[in-house]
Amino acid sequence: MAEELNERSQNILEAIVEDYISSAEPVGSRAITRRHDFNLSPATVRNVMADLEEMGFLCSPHTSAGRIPTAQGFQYYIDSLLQIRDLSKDEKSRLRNSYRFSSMKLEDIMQEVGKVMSGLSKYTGLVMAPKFSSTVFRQIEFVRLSKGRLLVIYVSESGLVQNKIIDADQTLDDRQLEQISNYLNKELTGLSIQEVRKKLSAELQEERVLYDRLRKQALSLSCAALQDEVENQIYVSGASLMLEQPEFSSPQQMKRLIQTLESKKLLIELLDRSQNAQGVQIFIGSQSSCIDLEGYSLITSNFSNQKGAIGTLGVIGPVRMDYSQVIPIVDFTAQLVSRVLEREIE
Amino acid sequence: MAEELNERSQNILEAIVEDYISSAEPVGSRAITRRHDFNLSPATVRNVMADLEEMGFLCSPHTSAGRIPTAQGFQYYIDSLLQIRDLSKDEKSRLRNSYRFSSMKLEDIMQEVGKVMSGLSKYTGLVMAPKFSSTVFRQIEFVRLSKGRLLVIYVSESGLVQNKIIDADQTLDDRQLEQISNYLNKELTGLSIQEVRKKLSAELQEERVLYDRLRKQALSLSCAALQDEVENQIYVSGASLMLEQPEFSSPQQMKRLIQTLESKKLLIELLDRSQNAQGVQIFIGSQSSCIDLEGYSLITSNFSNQKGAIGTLGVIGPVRMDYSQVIPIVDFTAQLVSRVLEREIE
DNA sequence: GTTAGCACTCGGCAGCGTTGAGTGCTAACA
DNA sequence: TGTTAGCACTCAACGCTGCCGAGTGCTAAC
Repeated sequence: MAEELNERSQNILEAIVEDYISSAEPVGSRAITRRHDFNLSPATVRNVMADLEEMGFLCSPHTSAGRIPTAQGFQYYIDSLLQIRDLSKDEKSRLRNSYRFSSMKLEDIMQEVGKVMSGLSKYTGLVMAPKFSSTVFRQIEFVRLSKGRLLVIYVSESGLVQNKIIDADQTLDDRQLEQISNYLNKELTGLSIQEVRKKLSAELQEERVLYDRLRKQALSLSCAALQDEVENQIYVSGASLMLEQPEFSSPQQMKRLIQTLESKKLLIELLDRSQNAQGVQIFIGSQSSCIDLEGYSLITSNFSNQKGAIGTLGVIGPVRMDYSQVIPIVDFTAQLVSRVLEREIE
Repeated sequence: MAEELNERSQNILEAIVEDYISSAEPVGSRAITRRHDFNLSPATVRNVMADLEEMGFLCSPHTSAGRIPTAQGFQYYIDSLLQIRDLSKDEKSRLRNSYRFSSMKLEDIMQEVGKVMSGLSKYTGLVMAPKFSSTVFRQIEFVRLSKGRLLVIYVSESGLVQNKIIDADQTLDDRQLEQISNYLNKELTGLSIQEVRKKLSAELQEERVLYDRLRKQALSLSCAALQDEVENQIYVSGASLMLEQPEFSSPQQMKRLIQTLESKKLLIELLDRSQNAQGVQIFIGSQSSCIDLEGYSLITSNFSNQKGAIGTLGVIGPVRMDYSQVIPIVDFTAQLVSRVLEREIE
């Protein structure tokens, strides 16, 4: 499909997409000849535009309006025409400075990075913390809250702290708890959560374990603690910035946007999809996803350290997004965060 | 001022406020006589309304529209006329069920409670976690991330977990860290953070401490860890619900609302104000606060256990809020959360 | 293959009168 | 003196109309 376009058509499509990105209004044939030096008359451009419309790259909202690129048009633009510019020094340093503070904890970094991405792009920043099960075990601690209830604190290699409350039938005193955590920390440090889970269930099945009461308790406790997936944390920042975009000027569109951004589950599901991919990923409209993302585009990238711990960050905006700007922002940010994570574990 | 109103004027003011609450539209004299049995003609009601307007309880958006209660009018209504109804069994059980799960950690409870309050009230739920310095020390743990950087995990009596990264010049090995945390946990458990801080600075000043190297390190480490205030966590839920309210139907109002809800700092500052008060607090419009809260009302209450740990929850909505419904919701929820917190520490 | 010209379409906007809800004033009434 | 009916007046909201301009598709000429 991409091959069908000759150079002139490509140029015109590119011009339309770019004009539309900057103006948010249907682009007419005259506007194109005025703004670009094609040495073509509006009439000729119209002919080309009619062809492009037939091919599905453009559509017109009504008879006497200009053309708007379709999702397919944007897709083609991104795949074949888009020239990604480098970030300016100013942008790079703004991004770097946003976590110049080396003593920031991971949560703060993620929140801050979302804000900066949003501020630079004028769209909405999304950051999803590394998944619990993609992290590497570093340390576990138990705190007794009341008789049967234990607070489990889990720290990953990358400094991610998660906690959970579990019911423990046994009444363990502080000393025993300490012994248990010491034992676990010795046994499990450096393993990925998957490995930890495997190891735990394997050991629990070994019969000899039954004779060592403490060890058995340790195993069943940590099993309970690591059992189910902790729900992912997601940071959304800059919703109000995005409301300034003309596509969200109507109350209905605003409501829809806020609803979308408020349903963390949907966002998590979306970001989850790019977990397995490498580099920058682009989702346009509802095209590549079954979920209702109509009208939005999502640009994501993963961040990680060498030891797993994969998180995802990105920017969500209107389909008419300034891709040439947002893509490098997301790309550079993901790299930066990865680097920070690695420096942290050293 | 309140005394100046005779019974008839009170009845009419009450009728206007309630009609306005349910309709969101200016209330006219005929509408009142139609909807209520005052045995008065519209003309008489008009005279009374003119008086109420002069007194500052009502205003009219333009000549030929009905009257709208002013902030002062709402204030009078709440102070003198409002009859708070009890929650229905259904509402009470919905609230109770929202944290029936005993193994929920505090963060999840707060998030869930915000959602439920929002869902019941149709406005936006706000929940602010207990302030770091209002909590009672339970346990502290150190995790080494890289050479000079330590992750400090702090657990309060109420099960609140906070973490922070500090720079530690000294290179301490795991064993020393463990000793330090053991020492601190023995010394500090059960003290409020204020007490902890006092104790630490007092001990640091004692000269004899200097001879005990480990103890000195322990003290300076925990000083660094507890030094500055951790920023409060705040949970905002149900923004999109509130957008359904007619006062936010215009794009400008929507943007303003989202901006307000997105600026966590402002919200924290607002909720902070009710920290010292007891019971349900009501802020109307910008009346009682210097911050721009124009057009919004805020109903808050604190939750706590016996050992301090004061958090704040509430509902923010338009001034034209269904106070008789929202006040008991906020009140009951705060009590419930307090009870849950106390059960947790037992 | 490209271009100029032309008739046609259609959303947006300003102007206009109508409608209806509501007010304030006045005069009459109990 | 307090209450009420009547009346003239105000003003936002709504729908209608006609105009404007941007843009298109088609056709014929270059």
